[in-house]
Amino acid sequence: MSVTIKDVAAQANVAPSTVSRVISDSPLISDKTKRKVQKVMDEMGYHLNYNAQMLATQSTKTIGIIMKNSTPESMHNSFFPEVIRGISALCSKHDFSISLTTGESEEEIFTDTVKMVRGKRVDGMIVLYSKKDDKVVPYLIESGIPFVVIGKPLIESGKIMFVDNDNVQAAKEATEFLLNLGHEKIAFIGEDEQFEVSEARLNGFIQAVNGKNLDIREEFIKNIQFGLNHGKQIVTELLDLAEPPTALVVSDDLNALIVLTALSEKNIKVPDDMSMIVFNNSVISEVANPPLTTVDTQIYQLGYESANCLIELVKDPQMFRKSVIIPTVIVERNSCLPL
Amino acid sequence: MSVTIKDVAAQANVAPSTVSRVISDSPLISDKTKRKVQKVMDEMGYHLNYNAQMLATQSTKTIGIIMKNSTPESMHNSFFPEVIRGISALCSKHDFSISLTTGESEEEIFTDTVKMVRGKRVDGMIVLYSKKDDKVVPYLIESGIPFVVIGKPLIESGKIMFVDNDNVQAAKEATEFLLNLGHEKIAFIGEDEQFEVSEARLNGFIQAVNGKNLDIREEFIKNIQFGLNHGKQIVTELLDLAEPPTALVVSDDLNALIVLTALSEKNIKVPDDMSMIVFNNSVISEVANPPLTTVDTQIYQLGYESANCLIELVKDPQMFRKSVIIPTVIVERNSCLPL
DNA sequence: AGCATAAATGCAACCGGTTGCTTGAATTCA
DNA sequence: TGAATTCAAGCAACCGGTTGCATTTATGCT
Repeated sequence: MSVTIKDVAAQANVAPSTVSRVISDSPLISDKTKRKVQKVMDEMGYHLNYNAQMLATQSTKTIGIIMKNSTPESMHNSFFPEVIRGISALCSKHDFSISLTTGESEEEIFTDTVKMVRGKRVDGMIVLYSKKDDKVVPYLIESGIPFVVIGKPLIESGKIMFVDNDNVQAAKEATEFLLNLGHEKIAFIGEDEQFEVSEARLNGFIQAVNGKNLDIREEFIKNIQFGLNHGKQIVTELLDLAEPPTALVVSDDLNALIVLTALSEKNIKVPDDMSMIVFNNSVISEVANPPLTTVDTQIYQLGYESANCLIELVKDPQMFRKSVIIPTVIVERNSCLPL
Repeated sequence: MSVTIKDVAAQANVAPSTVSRVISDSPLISDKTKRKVQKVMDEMGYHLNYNAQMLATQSTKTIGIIMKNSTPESMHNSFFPEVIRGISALCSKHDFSISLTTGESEEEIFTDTVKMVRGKRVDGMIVLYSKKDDKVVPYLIESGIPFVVIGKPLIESGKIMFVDNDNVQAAKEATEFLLNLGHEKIAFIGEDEQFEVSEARLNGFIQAVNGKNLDIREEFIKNIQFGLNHGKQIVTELLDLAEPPTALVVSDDLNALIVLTALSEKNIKVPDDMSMIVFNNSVISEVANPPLTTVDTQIYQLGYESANCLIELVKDPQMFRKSVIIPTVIVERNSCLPL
């Protein structure tokens, strides 16, 4: 095969252990020897075999990423690429690798997780979601592997490290933004309610509305779960109401696009006839027509911090289970107008 | 640590090699012994250590994915998640893992690649792009590792396995689609021209226009390279022409959204005042306003097939270097009208 | 029954590193 | 100068599997 530590050792007239220590820049080795061995390594084109190192050190310098199920819809929103970008950035710094689950269904993803953990393929895991009736997080707890959740864990949240926005607060602020523009009939369009984030945002919405002593209207609370047509249907339902809303809080930017299209088909102009504030501040909200006022959840930071926490935890498994809240900011564009 | 093959062997009164063979379901082992060992494994909660297996077998069952640089722009288009989905699907079937490059810059990504390859972290690689002055592909060739490129390699394409659309043909068909609607003044809006795909699509566009004996107008050929404002500028330039185009071919769906917004700001209606055909058929084109007629490049299939080819190649490194062309189809929506 | 042959299991080396402990060399100090 | 101490390098076991070959056990055949 390729050149090993032993080949280098033989060539340089030292022991393999010495070569190993040169590689790790151990203080036990004199500079003279280091230079000598380094020279031989260069000449022979030596490169460390990570698998061997992993086996010997029992550490993989790899973090596993657990995705939510990989249906086209769940992948297509911009969350995934952006969070990966953040995680990558930190991993790159610490020379960690990233390994992805490959399963499509929840069941497959669970199996992938078990394989990663029990197969010792990763040092820690990042879970990209928090949802009801999830088997993965309980399994991770039981397994004892370091992990962090992006989103707020629904169980034992005190013992689990997580990185999240304050989604309740963020949704409250978004709603208040509309309220302060004079809107009183505001509808909330969420996404799949089994995810914690949806519920939190809905709660924030409700808090804001209650805060102004306005009634919560059941018919103003909707979830887009099944793509374009479902989105159109929901918009239709809202517009057909005796008192249709004058403003919308939309929890997801891709859904916002759907809503925008549906509104346009009904000849409702944003922001003139309808104000909208959305979440995530992906490029989509920037390039939409009109550009959308949005709550920037700083997805990149979410990824970056989660990797940061995880790597700390991997290095010191006893560490205090902290949680990090990434602040959100409203970035104003052209989708909101005073009533 | 955890339970090893030796622990199981001791408990079951067999040799470690026997346990190993039970795991791989070797025909050398009698059913009786298999059952006995299996039982002990279950009782003890044994799980294979992949690192050890990797080291012993010199195979990682992992494929590395080389991204183009991970700027927000390059990640945000829907190509990345969708191609990953396709790759994942196949990897999942064959029990392969996926490892991602983490670097942000081209330089870092090159380093990541070298680490993966020389560090024996992967059995093969998929390169998600084909571009000019790329160092990665030449390195992969030199290293001898199995790899496949998504896109058409610019060097030694006969010796490299690749999976691609026929982008020339696809762009030609897209343009002809507009020509057949009676449009004669058609502009082409591409993306970063250092990528092979952009050039191919431009060529297809030119072929189609030439095919109708129409002149190629230099001023009808544009590239959006720097996001929203650049996109708006380009649209302005096109509209300010003495003879502005009546139809557009836009090479990327996110850019299409930008164009759509820019047109709308100029009060140009799609499709009434301007027809548009775009590429990629991501959700974006589906939910845009209006829904966009698009060339479906079947990104998922691109990913799926590339993984398929790669795994074949890993299993038989001598195999013929085939290349796979994924057919494209035009899916008609509401962004084109006869002149 | 006796021997050839086939089937099942064990032995031990190997994959390519790491690391605690020991030994040998160099330096310090009295 | 010799003993004590420090510094550098080597030895060998280990990480947890795999696999070619040797050995034992079971089966077939005359």
